[in-house]
Amino acid sequence: MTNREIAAALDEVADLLEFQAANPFRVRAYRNGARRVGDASQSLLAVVEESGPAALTEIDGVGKDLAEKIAELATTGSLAMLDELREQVPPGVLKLMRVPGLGPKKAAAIHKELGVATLDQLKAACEAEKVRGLKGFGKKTEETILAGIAHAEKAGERTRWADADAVVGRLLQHMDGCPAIRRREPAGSYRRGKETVGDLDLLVDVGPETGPREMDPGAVAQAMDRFGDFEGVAEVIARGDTKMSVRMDGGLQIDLRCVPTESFGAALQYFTGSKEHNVEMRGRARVKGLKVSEWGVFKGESDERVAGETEEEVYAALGLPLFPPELREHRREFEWAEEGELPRLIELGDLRGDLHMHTSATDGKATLREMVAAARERGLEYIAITDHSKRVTMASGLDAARLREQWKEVDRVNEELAVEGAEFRVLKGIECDILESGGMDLDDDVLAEADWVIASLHYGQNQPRAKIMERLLFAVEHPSVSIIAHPTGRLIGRRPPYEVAVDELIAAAAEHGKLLELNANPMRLDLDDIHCAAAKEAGVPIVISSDAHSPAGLDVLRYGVLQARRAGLTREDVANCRGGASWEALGASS
DNA sequence: GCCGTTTTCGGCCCGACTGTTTTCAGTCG
Repeated sequence: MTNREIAAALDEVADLLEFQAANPFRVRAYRNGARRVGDASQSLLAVVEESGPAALTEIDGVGKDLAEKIAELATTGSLAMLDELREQVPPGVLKLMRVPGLGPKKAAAIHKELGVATLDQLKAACEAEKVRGLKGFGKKTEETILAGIAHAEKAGERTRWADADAVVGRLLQHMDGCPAIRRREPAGSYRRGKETVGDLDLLVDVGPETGPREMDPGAVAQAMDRFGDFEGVAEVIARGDTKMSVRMDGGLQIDLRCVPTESFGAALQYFTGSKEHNVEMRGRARVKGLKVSEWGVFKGESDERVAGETEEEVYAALGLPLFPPELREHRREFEWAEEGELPRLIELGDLRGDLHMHTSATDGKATLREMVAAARERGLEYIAITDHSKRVTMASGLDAARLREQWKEVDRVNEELAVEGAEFRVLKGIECDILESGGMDLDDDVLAEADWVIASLHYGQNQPRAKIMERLLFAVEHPSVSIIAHPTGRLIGRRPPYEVAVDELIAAAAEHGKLLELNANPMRLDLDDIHCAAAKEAGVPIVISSDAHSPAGLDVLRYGVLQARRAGLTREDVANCRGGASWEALGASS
């Protein structure tokens, strides 16, 4: 089993245990285990085969029991304990817990008392007004459940970061029209730069406290009223003294949190998360005799606040550095902090070139010269023109003759740039397909003439792992190939990765001195953060590329940078942060 | 189920909001 499948199985165990009202800390242990398995960069099956199940206890949060269960899943593809749990809980019942407002207790009660086991039955039971008769339920709860069923059906749907970013931009502009708000900051997984976000959190500072944990009610009301007026708000889900939640027309939930100035940093830290990062924070605070909440850092059980206005002072109170939000996933950040090795993360301005883009010669919308102009406007120092090869017929991919014509044009452009005295260089590139049957789409003599050869796979994506790997490894070993583009082929929320053993690909790239792409298209972000971190570990440079098909397409680089930051990459880890306009200087070897 | 400068048992983060509750349970993040 792959790590992803193992993680899904452990999550299902946690769901089922939760439904059975098991010890919540036991549930948490399985959830934590699932997360750690999902974060692991090397194949756990390989670990078990090489070193045995005991080696898995090296993973934080995995003890003897979980190690054995992970090993069982990895090697046999199933888990006896999970099979037993599934027999005890009717299929479909877990879906009940996905309904907003229905947790394990209420879902279990509905199932036990009314025999409801599907969303359809739940809907019928609510409509027949049977649910309101149960102990602890009422008319209001029944209505909430009914409203929530529609959302449950598309539960798990998340918004891509770039789409969330567009909403955030509009929201901030809207909220800035409210004079009661002194500062505002989006928090949550959006601030951490996750590739998808579940809902949005916005924090607003409504001024100094008027008493312990009290704010000026007038300022809060103004902020909340303004929030409710945001264009696209479909319904107000909740509105309390400090928190208000709305659902947008498209289903996206946004939470507004009002906080006093004294607590703004603590609240920002808290609502940025991740949850696991915060659990670690609070655990560390206890050891120091402190208590951390969204209101601040407090001495013992007292009301004496020792930090809260800024994130820096909150972290400092616990002897920790200000972690960049992208690192707050409880992966390696605390370890790095203790060793004083917190990386200086890459920034957008560190990128000096873009090595993957298309022109109107194939499926791009702009000419070579227009792309050059667009790249120069954005302050880049070099680009590679990398149109598709002939196999990509839909994009009218280039054969050898057309490609050599394009390269002559590149030579002309470079000469003109030199005459102009411009510090800009265009590399002769190609995005060459790796054929379904194996091998490259263009002859070796053509590829040998290129400055920069991207190898990528667009056809035969459903082939079995062995075949996919054979194709990819052939490309990695090919002397003219510089880099593998979008190595897993995934499209976020739409298409799973093809069958790639990414750890093997990384090892091969390391062995042959090749690079791997982080495709910055917000649909792709491929490699992902976990695998970029693994590449770094293996000494394989990453190239962040736009894969632009138009001038505006160059602007996606920032999404790639965000993902790279989540992987802990510095400018040293990213080859196109280096200067020099020849690809040897980028760190590849032929 | 995990874990250990409270060290092999007894803890495990903390608070807001809602609804159905006369004092709190369930859910959420």
